[in-house]
Amino acid sequence: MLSTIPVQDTSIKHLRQACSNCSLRELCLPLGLSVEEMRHVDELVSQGRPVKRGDALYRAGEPFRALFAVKLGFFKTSVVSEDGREQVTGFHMTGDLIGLDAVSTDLHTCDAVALEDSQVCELPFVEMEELARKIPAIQHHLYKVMSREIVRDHGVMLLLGNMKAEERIAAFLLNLSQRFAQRGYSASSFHLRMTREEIGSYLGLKLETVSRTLSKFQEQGYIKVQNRLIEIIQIDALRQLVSNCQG
Amino acid sequence: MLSTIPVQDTSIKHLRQACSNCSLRELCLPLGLSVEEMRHVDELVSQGRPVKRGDALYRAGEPFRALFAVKLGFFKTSVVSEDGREQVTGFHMTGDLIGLDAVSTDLHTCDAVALEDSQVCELPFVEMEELARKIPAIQHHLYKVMSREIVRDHGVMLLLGNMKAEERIAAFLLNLSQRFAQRGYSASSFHLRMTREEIGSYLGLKLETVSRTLSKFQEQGYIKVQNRLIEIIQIDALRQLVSNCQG
DNA sequence: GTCGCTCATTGATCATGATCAAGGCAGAAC
DNA sequence: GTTCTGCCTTGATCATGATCAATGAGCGAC
Repeated sequence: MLSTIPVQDTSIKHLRQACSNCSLRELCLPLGLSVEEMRHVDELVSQGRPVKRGDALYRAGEPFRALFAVKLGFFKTSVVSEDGREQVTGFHMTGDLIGLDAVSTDLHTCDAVALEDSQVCELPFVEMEELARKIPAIQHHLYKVMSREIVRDHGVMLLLGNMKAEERIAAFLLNLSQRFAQRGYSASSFHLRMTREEIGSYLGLKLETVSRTLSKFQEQGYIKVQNRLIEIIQIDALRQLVSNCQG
Repeated sequence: MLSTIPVQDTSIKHLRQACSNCSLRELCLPLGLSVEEMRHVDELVSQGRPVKRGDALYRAGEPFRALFAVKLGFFKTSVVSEDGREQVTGFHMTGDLIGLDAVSTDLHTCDAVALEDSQVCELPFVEMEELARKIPAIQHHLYKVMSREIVRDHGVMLLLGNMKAEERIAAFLLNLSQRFAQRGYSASSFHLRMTREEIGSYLGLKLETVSRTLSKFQEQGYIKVQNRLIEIIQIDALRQLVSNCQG
């Protein structure tokens, strides 16, 4: 349901406003809502709430009330197995929506921890559903966002199931690069917010392997590594590694 | 929105009827719809459509029209990487809903192939969304089903990222066992519908490793294997393997 | 500045699972 | 029945990445 209001400028202005309210890249930008509809969303979405580096936005087992949109900053989400091993399930940056897993049981099933000082918008889910009933575009979009998460997870499964260490690291760097670029940051030079161990957990590797592989890429001139600062020199070399993944 | 109709018996009868129409375990059973509401679902859901063993229900890249509920039979879903390597992303049996990944792009992102002669119900998604707007319970349930898929995928990521071969196989057998039991089949004795290679693809292992591990479990008296027939002898031994997963 | 802590790097060795290879079994086609 | 084919099993060897261990760099607290 695209905007039926003729004054496009106003519509867009409102949309921009709400989205800069909260940087709802994933939730708002592609929606094409009318001014009226946008106002409803505006009302629902809370103003940014700060989360300090190292703090948990939520933890597994806590009751589910709201989805969160990352307004600013960087999060990891992770599940913990019975014996306490952590599996990082994702890294999330500005505009990403997190907490979708909790809808299934009304309990959060993973931890979300800020990897730098961050801000989030809260999206109370019950109210979101109500709004979704009134505004089909929102209903549909929520389905889309959840579906996209499923597709993303399948990609990770492919990575974990089929790729070698080098291919995983290359894919990881390319993915980060692309996401930074989409947000207007440099695609070739960025700061890792996570430790080697967290990267390893996400990619199914030990931290030593992550470190060694990054060093190797540097030796080969693919990238430059300085602690957490990454500079990609030969992006095509990385791309070839990934597309060459022959198991 | 639970049924507000007093005649519970009728309601349940209708529900049973629609669900046996299609074995919509995942979609219908937990809904608590009214007679009226159930009729709407009834009208929407197509009668069973057969899919022969080996045939694809859909393939990656095909346009998305409908979700599918497995009415009878057994499916695998898999994504294929650029170079042609297959990663099985799931095995699906009676009552499971598949195709959720396709909502994100309006294209199917994986293949769904029947591993035995099967039957599915088609759930046209556009109409489902319409119905969801009228019946909040359906809207909510669809969100739940998608969320559950995300949680399931996170579980697989944990398995692929942290577990050793033996732990993966044990977890796989326990999962199958549980799902058969939920459907009224034996939890301790069942027939694998998939090849060793497909199991391996799902679990991130080579077929030889799958075979060896099953043989090893048999030697240890945990299970009995006869080709694709599995009998679980010491379920607790398998459970302990999984919960002991120390990476 | 020093101390103390976390995180990262690098080396040496080891173990797990992949790979290569040969053979066997079961079911379908004839 | 026989043959053919696809799937499975088992053995031998190899390679990747895990593990163990030591050192070093960065950074905040004081």
